[in-house]
Amino acid sequence: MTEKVVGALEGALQKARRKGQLKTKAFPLVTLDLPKRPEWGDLSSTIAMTLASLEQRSPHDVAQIILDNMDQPEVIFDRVEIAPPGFLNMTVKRELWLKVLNEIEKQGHAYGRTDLGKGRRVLVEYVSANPTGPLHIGHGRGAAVGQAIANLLKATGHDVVSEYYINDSGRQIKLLGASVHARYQELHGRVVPFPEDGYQGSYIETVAAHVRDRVGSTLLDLPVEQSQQRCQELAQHELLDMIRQDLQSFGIEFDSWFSEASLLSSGSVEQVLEELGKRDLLFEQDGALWFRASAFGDEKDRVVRKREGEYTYLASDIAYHRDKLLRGYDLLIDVWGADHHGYIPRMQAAVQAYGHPKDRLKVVLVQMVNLMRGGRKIEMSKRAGEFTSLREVIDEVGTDAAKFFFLMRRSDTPLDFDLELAKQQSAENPVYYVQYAHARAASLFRVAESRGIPVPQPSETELGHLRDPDELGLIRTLSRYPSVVEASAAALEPHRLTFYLQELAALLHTFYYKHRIMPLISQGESNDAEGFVKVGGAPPVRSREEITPGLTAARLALMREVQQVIRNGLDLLGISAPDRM
RNA sequence: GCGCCCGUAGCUCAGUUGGAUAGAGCCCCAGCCUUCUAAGCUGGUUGUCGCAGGUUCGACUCCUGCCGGGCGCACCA
Repeated sequence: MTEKVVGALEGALQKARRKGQLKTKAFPLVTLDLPKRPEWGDLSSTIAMTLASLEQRSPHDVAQIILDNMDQPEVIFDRVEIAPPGFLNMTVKRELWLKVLNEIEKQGHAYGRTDLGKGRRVLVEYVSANPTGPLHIGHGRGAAVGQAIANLLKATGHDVVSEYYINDSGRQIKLLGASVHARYQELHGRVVPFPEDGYQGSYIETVAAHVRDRVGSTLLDLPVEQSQQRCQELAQHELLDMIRQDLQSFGIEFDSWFSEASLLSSGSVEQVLEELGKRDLLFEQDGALWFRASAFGDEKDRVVRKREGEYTYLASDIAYHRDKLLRGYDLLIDVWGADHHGYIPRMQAAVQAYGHPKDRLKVVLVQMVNLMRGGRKIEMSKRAGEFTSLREVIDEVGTDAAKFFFLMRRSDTPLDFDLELAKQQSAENPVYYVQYAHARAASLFRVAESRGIPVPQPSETELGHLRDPDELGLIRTLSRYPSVVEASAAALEPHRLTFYLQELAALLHTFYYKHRIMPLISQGESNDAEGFVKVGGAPPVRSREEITPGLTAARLALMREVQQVIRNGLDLLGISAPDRM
């Protein structure tokens, strides 16, 4: 439908150019807006205004030229008007709007999907939490955002792989080993000092107990180095399993798991340093080896090998991103905690060091989650090892509610997450609000079935019965869905889709309440149904609407496609669309 | 001090990448169940878009400078 309108405008532009009325060679892209006021029609274009400066004519003149050069506008439009300074306001014929429903029917699950990405290969890396403890709520937000972005990119024709980077090397993981080792010894009655900055959480004791169950006291006689190493391996394995399980419960699956340690054992890191060295991007200073990040816009150079000879995290991270690039991805997306934002320039420097434009790596930042309960903030202290785990949140509010809340705001702004609200089963809870819209439609179909009323597809019924503004409003909103998906994907901002779904759900609920879809089961009464329509502060005024079989069929077909779009949207967000609640 | 992000209704936040008279939810108030799920609906109040300039047909949106808040500035990850 929008294609037809855009086509009409573009056709007019071409024709005007052939006639010499317009001079611009490459016309800007014709885009359509949805006017806010009914007087502006139901689609508008600013093309005349953008073209005005190029043509050096007034916006109004350009608009007039476009208008005059349209071929048979009456086929598509009821009205086209020019509004100052040069808006083209169009009222599209109702029959064309109705065809949107046929389009959704035809595409079904694929409605909203496009091939704009042209199969570009994208790697989305997210969560990537250290296997040193259970996932906390912040990781949950990152997981929801990462998954939604991956889904959105898939839906827009990208070839997407999702990956989890396991930091199974370096200081933190050693500290894990040392912490578990200390607790392990305590379990055997030894009094040992707990490592400074060690992991305090009580789960460490649990893990230590599992180590003991598994190996008994055999580690006690080994050299400290060795027994710590063993503790680390066992603990890391167990914690990674736990993370996998938590993610599974959260409905998240990764295509690929990538180990940092493998980069070191395979010699990748050394190779990277060699390559960078050859390009004169490394230098030694104060006994350490530095990467010339400042040559690519970072504010300073960065150490890749410490004075003691150990590689820094950055070294393996460069190797990791090099590996991703070598695997042939056109675009790398990293989802990071916002506290790592200072790290972006040096990572993009690494990408550039390998000869790629810096925006081949895009970093999506995820801000922290403030957990609330009934409006009061729950204090968390990671230092003391007390933080709310994702598991607890899933158990309390469910995965759908958690995901929806995580996706309600732009990811780079802090999020207040109220557990009480997320559990609440009412209109105040946006998750239920949207899901209920889907369930409500399903319920309608069940009732129809029980009454022997068919629920037709749009193609199987006369849609011409749909003439109420509420029906057309619903259809117009449905027609927007593909562009919402496209914009969300392009901006890597899933929350836009979340907002759209709330809007669409609201329209469905309103429609449901204002209008009857099936006739009342009347005791000898007519098909006239009562709906509440006009109000003005006073109690609702009842008005009558004749519910004919044709109208019922058309409305059921409409509901079918509204439900389809809600389902498609929730699906992209990784949230279920229940038929019954 | 330098860098990044943010500042929109009492609160929490959107704002279609520069469009027309800036929106939604919550809160508060008043209503709506003999209705296809009230897990719902209807109506009502709210704005110097942090401040000051600039760019242009047009700025919440872009640029500059301030003010205020958050985060980062490791041979940690």
